[in-house]
Amino acid sequence: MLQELTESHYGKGDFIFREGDPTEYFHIVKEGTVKCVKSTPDGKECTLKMLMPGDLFCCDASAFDGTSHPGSAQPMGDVSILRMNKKAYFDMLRRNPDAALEVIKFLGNRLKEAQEKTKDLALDRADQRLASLLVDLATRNGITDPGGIRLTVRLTRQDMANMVGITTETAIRIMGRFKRDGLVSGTANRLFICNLSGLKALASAS
Amino acid sequence: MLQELTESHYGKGDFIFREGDPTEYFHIVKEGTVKCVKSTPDGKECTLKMLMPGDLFCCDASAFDGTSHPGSAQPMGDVSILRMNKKAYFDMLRRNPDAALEVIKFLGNRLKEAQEKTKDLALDRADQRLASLLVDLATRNGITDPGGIRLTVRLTRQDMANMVGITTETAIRIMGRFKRDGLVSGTANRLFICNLSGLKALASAS
DNA sequence: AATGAAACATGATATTTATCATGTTTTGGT
DNA sequence: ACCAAAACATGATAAATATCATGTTTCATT
Repeated sequence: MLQELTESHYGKGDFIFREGDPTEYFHIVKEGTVKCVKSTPDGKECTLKMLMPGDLFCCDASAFDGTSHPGSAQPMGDVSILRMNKKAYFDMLRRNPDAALEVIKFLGNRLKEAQEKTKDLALDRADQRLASLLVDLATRNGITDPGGIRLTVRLTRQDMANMVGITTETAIRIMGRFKRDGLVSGTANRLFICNLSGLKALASAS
Repeated sequence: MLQELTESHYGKGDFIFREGDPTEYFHIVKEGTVKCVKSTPDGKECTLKMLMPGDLFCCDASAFDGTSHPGSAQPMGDVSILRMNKKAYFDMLRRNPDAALEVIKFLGNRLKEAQEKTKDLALDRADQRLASLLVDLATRNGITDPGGIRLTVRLTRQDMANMVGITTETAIRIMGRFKRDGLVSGTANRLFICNLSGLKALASAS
């Protein structure tokens, strides 16, 4: 089975696949971080999800019904990804019920996350969504360090803006406020979460 | 297998299950329309999805990992739903790879929809999101009728507001504008889409 | 037909966030 | 160390939407 997997490498600026491309493969992140992006004709972008090592992507419906990718996948820095031909993936799931159950579980979790995000976008303010994002990243990507939790992903204010549905300027202003309030420090290259519980409180403030 | 399914009926004001309840069953809508809702402590609501006959719900991760419902399910009017104990569901999927693949496909589609919604909330204006909702409902729920496409679900301005992340007042104002522009007519009890392509154009306007 | 509740409507105002413009700092590559 | 590009910063203004208040219409029930 495993011989069906091939490995590829990508760097900054590459596309793993583009929105609208036909779905040919099923993917797994091996190393690095991948972002799933949707964009509009006029150049606006929305980042749906950051994928970490071990995450599946493109294991969804488009792999089955022959349609095309609903969004693009881009590396955040250097990444390696594993790929399986969609037919092999399909056969593997048929033969291996446990794997199918794992995929169901994974997709169920992704769906839950997406719904949580929908709720945040619908009901929360910009600063709460940004705080929520930082809490999330600190938990998933942070390494403890003197001076706070350091994020291992390089994340510009623009990246953050795209992830929570605001403009770059608004992200910069809010991050400035967070910095003044001692919640965060640093910029993209070395971003620190200094007060995680403060951010948590903000994220869930009524 | 089918004997594992039990049928229940619900009416206006009932809850099929509430956010936070332990997940015990896997559900299918048999008749009527069900809404999936998330709410905040201070009474705000966000409707994630309207489920129609044939739709599965609660087939997701919470059924597997023993956690609780991430949102509530409420009927829009009278509904009947089919239910299967989660253990039976689990076993059924193990024994029946085709069923598991169907669930993967279904979840993949739900995920795609959720991501589309995320993009809309992040990048589109209120009137575009509302137009988009109406187009969607007309396609899924509409019956052609002299005077336009009539929606078979009773939908108040408040319901619409909760579905696209705006306030009731804003929904009323935008619907008023749509009515003046001849795009829609009527209110909750008899809501007509008079100009589907006009709404489509609005929904995807840059 | 009467009536209370829900739904719809609309105005005035406040708040949030986007937009546009411009300047400074940091970063990566030679 | 230098330089261009990217990232960060900030102000002024505009636009979108929420909030609050109040009134009208429609609906379901008796």
